[in-house]
Amino acid sequence: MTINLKQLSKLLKLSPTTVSRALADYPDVSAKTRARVKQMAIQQGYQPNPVARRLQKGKTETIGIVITPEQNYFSDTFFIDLLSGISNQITRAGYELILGVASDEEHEMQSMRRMVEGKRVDGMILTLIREQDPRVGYLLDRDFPFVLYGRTRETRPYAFVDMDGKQAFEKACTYLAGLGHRRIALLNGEPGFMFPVGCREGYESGLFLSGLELDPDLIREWKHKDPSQSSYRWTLELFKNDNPPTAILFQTEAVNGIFKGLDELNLQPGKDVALIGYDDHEIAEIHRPSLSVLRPQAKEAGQRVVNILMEVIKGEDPGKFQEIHQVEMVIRETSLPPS
Amino acid sequence: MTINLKQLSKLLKLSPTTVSRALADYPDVSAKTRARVKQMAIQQGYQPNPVARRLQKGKTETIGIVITPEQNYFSDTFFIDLLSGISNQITRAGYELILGVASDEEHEMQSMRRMVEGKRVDGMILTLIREQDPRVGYLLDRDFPFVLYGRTRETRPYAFVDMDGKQAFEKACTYLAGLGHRRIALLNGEPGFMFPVGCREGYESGLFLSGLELDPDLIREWKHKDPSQSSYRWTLELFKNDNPPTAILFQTEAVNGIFKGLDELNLQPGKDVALIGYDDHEIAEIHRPSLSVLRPQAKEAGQRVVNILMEVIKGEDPGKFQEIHQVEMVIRETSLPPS
DNA sequence: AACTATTCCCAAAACGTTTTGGAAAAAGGA
DNA sequence: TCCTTTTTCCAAAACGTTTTGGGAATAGTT
Repeated sequence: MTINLKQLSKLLKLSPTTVSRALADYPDVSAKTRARVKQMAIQQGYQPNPVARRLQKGKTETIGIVITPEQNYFSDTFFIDLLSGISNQITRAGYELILGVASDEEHEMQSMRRMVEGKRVDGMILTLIREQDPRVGYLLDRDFPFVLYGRTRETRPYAFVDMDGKQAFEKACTYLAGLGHRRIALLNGEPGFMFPVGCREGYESGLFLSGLELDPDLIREWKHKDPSQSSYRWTLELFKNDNPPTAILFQTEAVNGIFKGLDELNLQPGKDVALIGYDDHEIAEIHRPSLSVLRPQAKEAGQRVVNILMEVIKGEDPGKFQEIHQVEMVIRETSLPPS
Repeated sequence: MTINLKQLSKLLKLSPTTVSRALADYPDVSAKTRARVKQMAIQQGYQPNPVARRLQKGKTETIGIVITPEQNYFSDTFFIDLLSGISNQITRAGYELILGVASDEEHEMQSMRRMVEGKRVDGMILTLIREQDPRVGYLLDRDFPFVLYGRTRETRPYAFVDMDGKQAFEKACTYLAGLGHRRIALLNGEPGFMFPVGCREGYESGLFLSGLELDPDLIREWKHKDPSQSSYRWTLELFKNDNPPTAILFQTEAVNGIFKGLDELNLQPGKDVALIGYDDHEIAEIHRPSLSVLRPQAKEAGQRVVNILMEVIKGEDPGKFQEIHQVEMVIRETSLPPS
């Protein structure tokens, strides 16, 4: 059950060295003894003590991530899928994922520093990236391996995996325009974070490509603290407009507020106002009419993040790993032509 | 930055032994040198290498948890709060939380075995407990420290922290009966899991205390795979009843399906049908009328789980730690008398 | 002064691996 | 047969702590 290397080697009448090397498939141990060693190891349920291995190897075989659940995150499937992809891939590599939960930016940084300066991890994964993100500078200064899910404003090269929010919103916008929509509104994420930047670019580019003019009255941001409340209020305001929109683009986090606002205005989603959300969500599919969405492949992205991080830990140049993934559009029932 | 004990002791012209003992506040090092050591340690940013310490101490200083996000979990605030409480307390103890993400029961077990048999953790935290839960037997057989968030059917003593679902549902049920409701329905969690058991008991007891009769037609379970879909269908069926309910008790996971069903039936939540959900949820507060809920103190529970686990790891008898926490009822707008 | 107690410090061992640097035995070549 | 190469194994060191088991000084007692 809890046999160690020395005991195992005694059983085999071999030195610990040879047993260790046999199990690691070194060529300087004969095929015969290697087989014998491996069989005995399995029979005895031997597993090398990871702590001892880590000490010797000078690696923690551990990856760190800090989440800040106050900032909505969990309501849509995106983050769960991302985490799932990350975790699976880390396990496959024989590594461990250690999790920090922070209530705000300050604790987020604190939790990360504990991991990094306390030599508790070999690399960090960062999510929910801000335009100016002190975490990135911190890690770059220390030459500590990390990968971003997302991007930030930083001139030094760093590794990231990001979704092509721009392309996604451009696609959604031109799609709606192609259906005949002329007044398309955007409810975007909170400024300061990076992901709304691409969404906005895509939105503007989509309007331009469709020959539509940008109307600042049709753009607003929801707040991370209460996505529903802020989006609800905005929806009400939006339709006080003399020339209200016939379609809305938004991040799905805000769906409850928008649905509620429309309901109050006696507007039916999909029928009176076309809707496309960014990120999939349980409610998107269940709702009638079901919500059309832009669906990032979060699980795959999570796996890539880990694979890249492993390379960076090995010493590869982080600048080589900058991936932007395409986002799929799932047309359901809320993306009809204007009535 | 990355100074170690030997280097630090050289700087201080002391032996590593003394430095180590000074930092650990052993009485056999003079107050003067202890102060000197501590000051230098801070100045040099010395932090003991956790891996080396773990090897020597024979402890991993690590706690494991495995989550199965497919099973809805994340939509309400409960699990996030629980995780948050767990994480904070673990950090405070200088421990680490390692996270496994599993897609089903089999992988859940597999992930746990890796942690336990691979000597990667000192203790496990279990959530989403089933009536017959193989994880509990597995850990008990090995005498491995663990704490349940929830309970299971097991005769051997084990440590747990659970919410008093029975008391909660009883309270909600008698509250509604006190308002004059005579037909109270229950949409309960999936059989096989433990938490619906208490909910049902409380519901039945609440009916009994209020002098109401139990009608099997008013009880049904939603499915973990798709809480919204199953609860939606049930809601529709429920009101085909000759004598439909005027109130519904349910777990908040199912809120979307119920809202959708009621909407389709042109019944207004709170007005035509009283509703009380178990667990708080973003939508519960934002919805108009806002949803009355039973709110477990998940963060506090998470902290208790960790504190208890630390005791069990120290060798305390797990049977001593069996806590059942009261659940608060938050009356909002969906719990009015019948019209 | 001689003995005992107390205070303060340290050398060496231990935790369980992997890596380093050979050494002995077997095989191959002349 | 003798020398060289290859194969196969292992003893010892190392990773960075903490713990064990004293030992040398100092202080206290008689």
